[in-house]
Amino acid sequence: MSDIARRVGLSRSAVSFALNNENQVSEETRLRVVAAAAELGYRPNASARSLASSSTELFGLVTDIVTTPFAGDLIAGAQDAFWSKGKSLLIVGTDHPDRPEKRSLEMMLEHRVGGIMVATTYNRPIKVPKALDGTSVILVHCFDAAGLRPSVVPDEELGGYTATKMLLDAGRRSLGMINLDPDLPAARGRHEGYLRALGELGIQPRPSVVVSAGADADGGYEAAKQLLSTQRLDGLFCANDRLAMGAYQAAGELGLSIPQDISVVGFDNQEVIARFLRPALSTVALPFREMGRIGAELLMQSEAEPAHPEDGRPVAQVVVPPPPVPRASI
Amino acid sequence: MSDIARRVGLSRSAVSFALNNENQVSEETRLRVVAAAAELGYRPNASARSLASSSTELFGLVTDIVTTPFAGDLIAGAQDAFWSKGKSLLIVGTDHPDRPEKRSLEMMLEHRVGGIMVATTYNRPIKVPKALDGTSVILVHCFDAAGLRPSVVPDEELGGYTATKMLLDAGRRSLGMINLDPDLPAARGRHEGYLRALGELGIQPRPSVVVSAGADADGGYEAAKQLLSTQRLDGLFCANDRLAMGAYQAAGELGLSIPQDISVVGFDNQEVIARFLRPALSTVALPFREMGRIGAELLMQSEAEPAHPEDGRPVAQVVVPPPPVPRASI
DNA sequence: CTGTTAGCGCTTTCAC
DNA sequence: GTGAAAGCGCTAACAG
Repeated sequence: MSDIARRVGLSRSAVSFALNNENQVSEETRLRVVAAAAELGYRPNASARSLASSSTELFGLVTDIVTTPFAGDLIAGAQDAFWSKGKSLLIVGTDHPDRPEKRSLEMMLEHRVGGIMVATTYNRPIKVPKALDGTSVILVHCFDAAGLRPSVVPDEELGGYTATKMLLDAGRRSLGMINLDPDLPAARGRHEGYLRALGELGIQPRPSVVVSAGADADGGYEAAKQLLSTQRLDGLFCANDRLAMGAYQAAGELGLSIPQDISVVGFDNQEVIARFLRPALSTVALPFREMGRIGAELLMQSEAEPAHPEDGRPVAQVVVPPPPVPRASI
Repeated sequence: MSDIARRVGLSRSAVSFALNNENQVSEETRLRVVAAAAELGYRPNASARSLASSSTELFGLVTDIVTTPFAGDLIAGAQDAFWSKGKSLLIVGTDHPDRPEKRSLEMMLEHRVGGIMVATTYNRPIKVPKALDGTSVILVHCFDAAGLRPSVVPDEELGGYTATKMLLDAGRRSLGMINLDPDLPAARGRHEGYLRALGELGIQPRPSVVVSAGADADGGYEAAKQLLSTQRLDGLFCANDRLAMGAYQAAGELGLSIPQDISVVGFDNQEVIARFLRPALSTVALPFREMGRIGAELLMQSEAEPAHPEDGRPVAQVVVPPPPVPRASI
């Protein structure tokens, strides 16, 4: 900056003002300064800037999601939002977002991040490490077990409703459901949505056609095998795409063809699976990109008004609708 | 730090030395300082430190891999290596690592990163943006089209050999191969490995049993359908797991059961697919974790001796062996 | 082994 | 609209 100042015959502070678009410089000098900066190949030093202004352009993301195909969308959504405000993302991958290696949080705090986003692979309650007290935190795809931190989660109920509606709209009426572990918020919500959709058409829900299974293709296979060999169904809602993958297998072995004999809808929109299953799987997408975006915005917003988890104010809980992704399995 | 100094009755520099484990402090004072720091809840300010020492604890990762299931391993490997040296990772996701948004590189450079890792989803030549001249760069899972930058890539040839060997070891002798676009380094290398493995056993390679296909399940399906309905094969090497996914489908439709009638081996070890296909797919893993680790180490190493792309010194090209992952399809 | 003294590169009152 | 001056929190000679 001294070089630039000398070059244009101004003081360092004048240059600083010009470069930061402060309003107290004439447009003309601003232009001269910017030109000189470019010529000299000037690049601001983020550390110096953040030290002097005691502000930071860094935000943290702590997540286990980095191991999943969803990470991309989440990160992209968050990054876009941060960048549009000139902020950057410090990402740390961990197996347990609710108790990340102490070092990783420490590191973010040493960098004086403006806030931290905690994101999980599957929707669940987490307890926020207390090292984070006094720091703005937003939970994405998870929520605070203690109810003190804001979060953004998918609308599981609406998702279940949407999935079921896809089946119903295709004229299917005998709808089975292969659900996840019923303790999961995702399982509960999706099931409720399923019931609501049936209810709207006056269809009696039959508990016998709703089974729980392990979240994997194996579980889906077993559950579907059992379900389809004992019940006459023309539609099947699998609470995730991996489950549906197993169900395809089972349907095949039972001589049922999709979607002629039975329509199938999944959940998650896990591309590798949903797009390449044959027939391609209709599903409902988890809105990770959107959740990342919203989370980032809330975080930047709350940076101004720091966290007071104790003051009893109601914490925001943003619920994002999961969009349907129709393909060939219905 | 002043508070700590006052508390223990030392100068600020003494405290700095103590905290940084310099050898010029007595163990006793060091302990007193550390204790005081803990009591006062002292947390070093990364910006101040990096400004004063003109060193940085930040390294950058520019990648498109964040959208894939492999990201986790790559990031974990890199992160581990960096952390063990007290460095952190600034990650920026982009669709095109070889021409990332200008802003993202600019941001990393403003943070004075010690170096930048560029990683891609599939092995290919890239051109390093010239904004990076003068910065240490390591390419991971890709390599410099201009040949001036060091890189770490999988040993594709060895991988192809390993995959083929798995089939051979199971007694299979009529081995077909569904390859990727032959222009890709991965396709070339894996095919060479396939030929070498056959050659070692004196098996005549038959060009007619090697076909190229689009990299997806669709491509694998078409290719396998054609291959298996015109040739008698007892083993099939698919150059990636998605291809294998399609091949499973084709085999099923042709009444061939895996692994009784035909053994199948994939490549990539894409968990969602390989683990949940039935039977589970034997494959060869891309060593992302290892590549990330090595890349990080090379980067930290070259930080000391900055990049001189022009000086004609030979650039390192580390080749990492891809390990076999046997499952049930052989 | 300890303390003094200069900064690192930038922002930001506060006067002019 | 501009400049002088005082730091931000920390490191790193250097002299004791």
